[in-house]
Amino acid sequence: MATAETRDALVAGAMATLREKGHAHASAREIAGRAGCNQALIFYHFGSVERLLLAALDRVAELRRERYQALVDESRNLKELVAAARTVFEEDLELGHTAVLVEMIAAAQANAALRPEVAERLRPWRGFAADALRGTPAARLGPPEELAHGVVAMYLGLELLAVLDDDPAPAAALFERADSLATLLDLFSLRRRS
Amino acid sequence: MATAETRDALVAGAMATLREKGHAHASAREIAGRAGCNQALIFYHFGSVERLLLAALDRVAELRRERYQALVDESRNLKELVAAARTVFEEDLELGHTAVLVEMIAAAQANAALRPEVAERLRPWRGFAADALRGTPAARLGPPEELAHGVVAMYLGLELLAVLDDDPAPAAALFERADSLATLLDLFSLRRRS
DNA sequence: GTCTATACTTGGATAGAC
DNA sequence: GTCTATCCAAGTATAGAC
Repeated sequence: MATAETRDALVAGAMATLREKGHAHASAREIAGRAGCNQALIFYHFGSVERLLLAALDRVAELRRERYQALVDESRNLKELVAAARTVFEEDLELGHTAVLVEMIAAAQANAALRPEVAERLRPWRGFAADALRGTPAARLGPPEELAHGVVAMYLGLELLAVLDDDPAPAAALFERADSLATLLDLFSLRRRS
Repeated sequence: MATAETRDALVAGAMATLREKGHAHASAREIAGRAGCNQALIFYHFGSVERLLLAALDRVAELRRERYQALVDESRNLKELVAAARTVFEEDLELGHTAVLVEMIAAAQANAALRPEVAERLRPWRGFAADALRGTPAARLGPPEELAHGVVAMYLGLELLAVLDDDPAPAAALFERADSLATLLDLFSLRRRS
């Protein structure tokens, strides 16, 4: 098989493994099994299991960015931005995209070597959130860069709890509250502008 | 040695190991080494490594609850409650108490058997947060139980990011914003009451 | 580029001596 | 109640054939 195809299959296998078995059980044998090839190929193509897992993290970021951008671009006010965030959250939860992210972040907590690698791959998301907040009434609450950190933290925390409790309802309730707040802020913003 | 002492040493060793090496490297041999006893004793006293790790999680909860309660009881308004939350967050980050929590939650993400065990041990914290919010102007934003879920999620998310970036500054900045907001809500609450 | 085979390591768990 | 010794499983990584 061509190099590119094998690499793609291994990355896809790594994503699936992280999602379904977690970082602890993301072994070379397990991943290769899903990719339908031999375990030794991981070391040939990526050098180590960890580097393959980081490649999987890159792939998830690629996959989601386009979708996120489209949803954010459609939003004309804070209320719609909250709705977009909710859609993204629920899609990621269902598709398990964030599970890949969460597993890698969790693994990095206790692995100093992995930490900067994962941190670097997380940075764009904070920038993305900051851009989305810029120019909205939410900027009234503080600098977008600061708020973006909170948005990312909340996103990760809600994901952790939703999986843990196997219950997306509490997160959904919070999105409802955020929606009400956003409506208020939008109105207040209009009044001050007119 | 007496049973109680050995068990305590093992639990302390498990806490230290989770904090410094993470769940992935919390092996029986590693923990027993820190406890200054033999690896086989873990199976004698706790049955399995996992059950010992859950005992460590229980221990952390015990240790922190008293401190949390004292700080919350001292708070007379929302602004002081935010300050208490910040103190707790920074203490836990420095002492590594939350690291134990985060490691277990992260491990539970991909381990269905562990999930309900960890979820059950997390529930009291949500109730605790809800009690703290009850009767404060924050209740204006929504039912305390719903908001408490958000507080716990934010707490976990901020912890994940603070460790990942090895930088507590962004979380500190958010606590400053929360302080301003709390001051506003406190004032608004006074006006409506008088 | 992909496979088989294997060396080496770590870790969970148990048996049995003390 | 604690230890030593050991079995067995799983995993990383490499060598070398094809």
